[in-house]
Amino acid sequence: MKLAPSVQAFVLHFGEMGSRWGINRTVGQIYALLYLSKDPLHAEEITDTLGVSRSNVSMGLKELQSWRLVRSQHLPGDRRDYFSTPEDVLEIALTLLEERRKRELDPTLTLLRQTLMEQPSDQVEEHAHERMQQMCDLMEQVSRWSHDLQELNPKELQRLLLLGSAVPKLLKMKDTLTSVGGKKKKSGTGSD
Amino acid sequence: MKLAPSVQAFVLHFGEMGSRWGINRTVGQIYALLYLSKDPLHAEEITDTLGVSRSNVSMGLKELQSWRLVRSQHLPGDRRDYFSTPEDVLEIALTLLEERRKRELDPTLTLLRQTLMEQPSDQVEEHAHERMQQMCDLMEQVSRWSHDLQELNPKELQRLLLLGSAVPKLLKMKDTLTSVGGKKKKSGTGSD
DNA sequence: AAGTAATTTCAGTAATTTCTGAAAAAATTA
DNA sequence: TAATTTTTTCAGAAATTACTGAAATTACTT
Repeated sequence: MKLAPSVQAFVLHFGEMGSRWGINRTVGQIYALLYLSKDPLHAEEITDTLGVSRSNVSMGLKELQSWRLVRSQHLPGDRRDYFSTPEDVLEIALTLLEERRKRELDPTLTLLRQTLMEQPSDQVEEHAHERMQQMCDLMEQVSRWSHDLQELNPKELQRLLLLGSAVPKLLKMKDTLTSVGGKKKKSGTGSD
Repeated sequence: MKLAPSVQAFVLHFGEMGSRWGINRTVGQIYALLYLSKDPLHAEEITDTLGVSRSNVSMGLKELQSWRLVRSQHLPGDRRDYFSTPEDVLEIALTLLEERRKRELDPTLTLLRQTLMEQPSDQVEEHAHERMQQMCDLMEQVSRWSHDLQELNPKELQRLLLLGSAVPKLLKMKDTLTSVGGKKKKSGTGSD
């Protein structure tokens, strides 16, 4: 398959960015190609288009499926697997967020929780544990955000995305409204 | 410097996670060591503790400084550079977020914007451009979130982090309050 | 300015990751 | 079941990335 110049450029770019994103060049290129393609592609087509080996494509597709960024399907009257990416970019972003949480955050969170069960045995270790506690708390909050985002429906998510820096304003607004009685800010009502 | 078992485990873990985070093992270990250390360390100390070469530590520190995750300072009466990480984990997280945006998002955003200036020349390219437009829009929103978070003061940021899934509730609350007049939801007032 | 301590650079080597081609396995059809 | 098509596996080759030691540079002291 001959690619239009802009498509070609995008595919190559994704390949190069791959290393920054924790995937290799071929995996990046395969994803880009599938993302831009109107119709699902079979492995042979990807192989020809990218000019890499069939086995490399096979491994790349496997990895992309493990990230849940690519799905396979069958077309009637054709024995081959056809591959495609989800349509909705928001869905894609959520998947990416969750997979990265699993791979980049969870293992560390597990180690930190384990470690923090133990008692520090001297001054140095005590300070280290305090630092680990801080990191653990933060990672848990970030992790929770990630989980919570997965629960939202597309409408809510889209709104939240558009909100951006307006969130603190919203918080101030809430403060103003919920403190009408004149209570000082300190009382701990906040969460539910 | 002999490390306490839990500190040792954390340092090694960071080293292994490094490859998932886009840094190498030594860089990960150096960061972990500095993060847990009560006092700033000089390069020789890091070299001895980690058992890697002095030059490797030098390169690692340089990279961590390019990420703005490590700072150097001088102690009176000592010619050596001393290195440390910022105290505040929230500040660290913001720095990380911004650097990752710069490295992982901005280059692609630049390419997409350039490409989308051009006119697609056929059907296939037209579909591809629609997909690129979707990705571009999403990346711009994410990028804006990242920028906006940088502006918040620590208090606001901490509140936002704790909020999590309560945000949609807050949005619903806002809707209820701002539509008291009885207007239908469609009118575009939202942003300022 | 000369001498010393600390740091950086960089060419070469080591280690790791990516990729390929061939063979095996799995899936489908006859 | 045998033949055919498609996919996966995997050992070794190629490419890339990480690391070291030696030399050069920089920063400081006398």
